[in-house]
Amino acid sequence: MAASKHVFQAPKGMRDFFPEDMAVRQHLERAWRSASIRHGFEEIGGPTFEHLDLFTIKSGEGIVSELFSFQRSGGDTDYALRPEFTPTLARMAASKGRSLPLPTKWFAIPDLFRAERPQRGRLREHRQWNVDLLGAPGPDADAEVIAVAVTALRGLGLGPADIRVRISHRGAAAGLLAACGVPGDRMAEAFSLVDRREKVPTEVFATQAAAIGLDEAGVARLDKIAASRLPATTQPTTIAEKHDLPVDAVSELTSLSVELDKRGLLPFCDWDLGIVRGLAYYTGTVWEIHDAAGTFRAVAGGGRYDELVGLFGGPTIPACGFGMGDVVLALLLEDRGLLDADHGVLSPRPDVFVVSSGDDQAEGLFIPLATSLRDAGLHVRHTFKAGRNIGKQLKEASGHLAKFAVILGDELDSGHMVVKDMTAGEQFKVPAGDLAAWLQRRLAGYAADKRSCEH
RNA sequence: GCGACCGUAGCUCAGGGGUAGAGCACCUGGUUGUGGUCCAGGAUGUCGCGGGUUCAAAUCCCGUCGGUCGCCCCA
Repeated sequence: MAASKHVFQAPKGMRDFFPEDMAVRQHLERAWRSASIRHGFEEIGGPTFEHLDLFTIKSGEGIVSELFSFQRSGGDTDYALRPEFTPTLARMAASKGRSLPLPTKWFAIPDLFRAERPQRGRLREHRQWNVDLLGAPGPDADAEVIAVAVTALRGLGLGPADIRVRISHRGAAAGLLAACGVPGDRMAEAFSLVDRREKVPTEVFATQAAAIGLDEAGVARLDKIAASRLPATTQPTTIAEKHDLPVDAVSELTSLSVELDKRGLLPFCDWDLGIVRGLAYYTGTVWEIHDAAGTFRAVAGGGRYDELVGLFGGPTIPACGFGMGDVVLALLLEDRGLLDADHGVLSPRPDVFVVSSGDDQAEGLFIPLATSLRDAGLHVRHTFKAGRNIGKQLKEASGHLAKFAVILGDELDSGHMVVKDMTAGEQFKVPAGDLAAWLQRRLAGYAADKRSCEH
């Protein structure tokens, strides 16, 4: 394969966005922004690449092989395209130090990069919605960020039968693991093992579990508890009773349950002590959103990380939040048939397509008319083809899904233009001077009709 | 980094040793001032690339590049 051929493709794992793809992306981002803003979060942004070292603070040197990192030609500073937004956020929060008003509610929609082999739901470049609530230690804050995530997903048409928020708590999980025989100093390894539980063969799981202090009975017990999910409408104490754990172990879930209930979220949630998240920095609530059938990767993941800002040189600030990527979300919406015009996914439709009959008078007015309609705020298109066959131009207009066509022809002799409603097929003779106002009036009615159709 | 499967028209794909195919999309005409539907017609290929086997390779073999899916990892 000559190099000259493959440079004409997007690099591995990177995507081109044609208009129809961009319409989907905008649809997701509209839902994300809308949910964030309605909950009082403010949008922030940051650099697309950071100092390489920023990313090893939290994740260790091991992450370097997963990064796109580089030096500028002749320079000796190491940079890396950001693989996640959290270090940037923590850096920004830390840089404000004690002047940061608390609580601070921030969200961002960055492009993120990872240098691994692409697979289903996991590409080298993706967009990820990040929501963080800094300075609020209570379960109300955990419930609030879950509410933001669920609000966005509901806005995209997903309900409790489509998605489940699987919730656990590091404290509860630790209580469970301790009850199964894991010593306190092996807890981090145990979390990591539980996180991989569904992926590793049972024998391997048993061997590794034995290595961190679980005997055969302990493994069986852990496996049983981690595999069981309960609707959040059940009291968390039921989990304790069912699995013979101390009630204390689930006390955090009980207080979270109250906050979720206030926000009407319980029907979307499940208690799932098998959710621990691989990351070491989670300190409290941990949760993931999955499709109900569990066929895709996690749509979102989040939790509480009270030590994060301190890790980046700032004061210790309690914090919680989540990330939601566009790739798995789009797969899920596609699977549910929620990615079409009826669900709001559409490139902008022209208000007017200007058509010229081709005679001198019409040709002279063609572009000036389009210009004046654009100045009046309308979305205007016209043909770029040489032929001025009216039939062809109307065909082009309907191909663009134009709402109206304005036809310039013989009627100009009496100062009129023909306006055609492309949906109804009706035609009207409109005085040239009234055209913009006439169209704006009709388009307002058009939008109202569309709304009433949608509801 | 490892493994499996797949590369044929713009797109989705059929053909698995013997003349390169279908549907969709596109273009033209029916219709020189009226679109969507319909009818008729038309253009389209290094069968990813390189080598090998064969009288003959899109087809079989080897290699390579690319894609998809999985493993590792998961922010």
